[in-house]
Amino acid sequence: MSLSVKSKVEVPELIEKRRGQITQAALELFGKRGYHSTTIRDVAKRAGVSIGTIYQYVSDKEDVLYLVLVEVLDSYKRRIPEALVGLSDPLARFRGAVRGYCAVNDEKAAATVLAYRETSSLRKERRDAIKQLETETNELIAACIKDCVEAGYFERDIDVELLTYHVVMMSHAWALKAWRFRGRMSLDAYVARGLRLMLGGILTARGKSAYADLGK
Amino acid sequence: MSLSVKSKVEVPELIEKRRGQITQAALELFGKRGYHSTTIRDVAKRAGVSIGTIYQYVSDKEDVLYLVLVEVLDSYKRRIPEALVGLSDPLARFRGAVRGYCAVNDEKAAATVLAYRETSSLRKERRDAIKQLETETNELIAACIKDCVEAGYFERDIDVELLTYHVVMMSHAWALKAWRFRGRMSLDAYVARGLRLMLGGILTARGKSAYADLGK
Amino acid sequence: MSLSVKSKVEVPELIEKRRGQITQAALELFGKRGYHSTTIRDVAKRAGVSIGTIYQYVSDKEDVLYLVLVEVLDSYKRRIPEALVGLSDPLARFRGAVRGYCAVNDEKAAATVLAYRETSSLRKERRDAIKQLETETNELIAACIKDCVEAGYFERDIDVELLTYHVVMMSHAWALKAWRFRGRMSLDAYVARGLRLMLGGILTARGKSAYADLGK
Amino acid sequence: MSLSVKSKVEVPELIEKRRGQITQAALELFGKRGYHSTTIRDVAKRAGVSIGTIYQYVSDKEDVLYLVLVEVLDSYKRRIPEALVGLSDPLARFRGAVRGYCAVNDEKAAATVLAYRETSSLRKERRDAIKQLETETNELIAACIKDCVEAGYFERDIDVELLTYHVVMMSHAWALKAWRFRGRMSLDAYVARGLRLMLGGILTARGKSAYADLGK
DNA sequence: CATGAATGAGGATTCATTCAT
DNA sequence: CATGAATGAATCCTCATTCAT
Repeated sequence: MSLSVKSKVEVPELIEKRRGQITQAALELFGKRGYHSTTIRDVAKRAGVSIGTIYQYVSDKEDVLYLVLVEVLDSYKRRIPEALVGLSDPLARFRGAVRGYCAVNDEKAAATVLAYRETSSLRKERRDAIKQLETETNELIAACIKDCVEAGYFERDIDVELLTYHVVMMSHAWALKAWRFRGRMSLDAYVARGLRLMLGGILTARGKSAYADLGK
Repeated sequence: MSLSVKSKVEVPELIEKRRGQITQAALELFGKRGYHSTTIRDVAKRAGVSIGTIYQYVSDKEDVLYLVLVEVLDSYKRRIPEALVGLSDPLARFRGAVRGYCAVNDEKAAATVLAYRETSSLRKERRDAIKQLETETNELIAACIKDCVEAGYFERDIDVELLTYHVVMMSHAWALKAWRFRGRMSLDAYVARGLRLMLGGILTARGKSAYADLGK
Repeated sequence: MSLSVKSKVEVPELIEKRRGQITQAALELFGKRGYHSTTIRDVAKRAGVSIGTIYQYVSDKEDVLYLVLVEVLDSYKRRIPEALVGLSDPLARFRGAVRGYCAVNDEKAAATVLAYRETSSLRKERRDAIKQLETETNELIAACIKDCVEAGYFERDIDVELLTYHVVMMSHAWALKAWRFRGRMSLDAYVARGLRLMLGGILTARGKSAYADLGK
Repeated sequence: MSLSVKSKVEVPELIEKRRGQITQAALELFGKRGYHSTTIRDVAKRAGVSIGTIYQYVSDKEDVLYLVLVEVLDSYKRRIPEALVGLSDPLARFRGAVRGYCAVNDEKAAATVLAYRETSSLRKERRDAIKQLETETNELIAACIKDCVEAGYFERDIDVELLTYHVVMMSHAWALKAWRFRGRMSLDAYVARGLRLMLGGILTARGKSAYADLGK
């Protein structure tokens, strides 16, 4: 389909390696200067390859942007399950998911901002593919919320999707509006306070006591 | 200072009129195709003036973007007080402010998105000026929150700025992620549910009863 | 329609003038080095304008080729009527048309060769437009032939179109295969002998005597 | 001399085989898309060899074009003697030669057109070599004409070379201007009428009777 | 003041050719 | 001998900006 990025080179390991270099370089540059202001020449230089090599693995500049955004969104999606390893209590898992998601958005703030700014530079099909990846990530969080409802921690009547969205926006906000918060508080504090605000009207009695038990 | 936009024409009324045309045209085009993909030629054509005329009122393309963003952010700032006219109860005023802000972000969704995407295309000084305008808007909301605290509607220990931010993000989210919500619910419902979620853990007993009294 | 060449400049006189410069320069260069080996930069330099100016009057390099070929074919078409001025005898007119056509093909041999070589570099629609122009030129010659038949100079049963074509090919051959003939004989001799060959089996008795009367 | 195409491989059979593949593929592609629009990559793919392999047997792209054109012109030259096998009467041989030549130009119309269009893309020495091959082919036809003169079929005073050229152009015309004739008449009819036209004023009385005797 | 033709630096992309494996 | 990944010079084209009218 027209989603996939064409390569003139066939060897899979080579494709993976080179695209890794290119994507990494492009991510850094797009994040700093923006997609339009970054030239392919810049990307080539930073990736340590020639311009021609880039075009062996990609058909045009938009392909590079797409690879970058897919990589970013994918890494976000991978991150949440990692943050849940070893956690079994639904509330702990929910908090873990939120913390994990906020953490990636923090670590790769430039990438998060990039996704906001430049997804619209992709053609529709790919824009949709990116949205799909974002949706999948959100669903990991939504699942945690549902588990909390099942476990009797959250009120039955909450709008799962809306809550998911508030949580997601909270995470993105840390990256998007870093200049406001950074300095005023740590990411941990931001998450803690944000959760307290969000959960204030949602936790059941059981939920409240469980939340307190999470200790810090 | 280098913030202000230089004009070669002196007549103030003319400046106002022409810049109005230019800004309006640019807003529409930047919103649709993005800043980088829109040419000065496009703007001139849509504004109904010549390219040369644009450069009589502006010294470069970035100036146009700046004028557009200032106009957008300014209109947002003007909108909140308008939404508060006739309201005296702090809680009603808070809700009015939130509704008003969500409404502008809804009406001018493209402009909101534009502000997110292209503010970074401005040089630092102007980026800061834009942030300042945003901060001023936020403070209108923060003031409402403070009033609710003073009135004993909200708990004393809340983080005003953080709550402000959650409210702001909620408004922006409607524009930024329109594709998710639009269709699922009306803007009114979105605001109502969002507020309920946000206020759930914050309202004092008095606040709760007042909130219920807001009826509608 | 997609045949016409778009211009960003509106003033007709300017378009005419600039396109004249561009076309002239391009004709010379395309004729010498070929279309593909000539760069727009080369054309700009020789035309004495900037690259940007070329693109004000033309959308891409193919447009330039099209303008050149239309100009060439048009000038050929204009040339035949000129060669017939003052001639009334059908046979004299026929010979005049052939001579005239051979003469243009001789004067602008490079252009004739260019038309042969590069018409195929145009997209189909325009290729067809060029063919149409060629057909119109040929019809001027065909008309002369028909008049000779009417006048009883040529046998009634000749294939007008085929004879036209032989005459046309003869003219083109002078330009295409100049290296063979030039030096061996003058253009005049070439035409005279070619006509004698072609007409040998076609002239009626009346035609023969009329042909002899043409003197030289 | 710089005419010959250098090969890095020594084994003659291999050279022949590989160059055959390459030339064949290139002929098809050059004929369809033109020399400049065809890439070495395209040729390699169609020939079923790697790009590297091509450069083992050829030093640059021009070499490929040269090999193609030599092959084409050579095959044309071989074709005429084949068409004359078994024919002894000079007039029959002449007609056979013309028919044979028209037939190859018909079968390999794309190749004929290619020779017209791209010979000029060769450097002078090779252009001359190609012309030489064409001249040799023409001389096969010229020889037939001379024999007809010797046999008293054609008038003594005809310009052999000019007649040769008219015949050659007639053959080429079938390929170059296929769009005009194909559909209107068969190749056979084209040849028959063309010959009649050409020979009309040239045949002696003996020639006329002999021509009639050729039957069809 | 307004106009828009002219400019040319700058950027994306192609493709012949090389050379290490 | 065969391969095809890597290279980067070369080319087309865009567009912000200027300036003569």
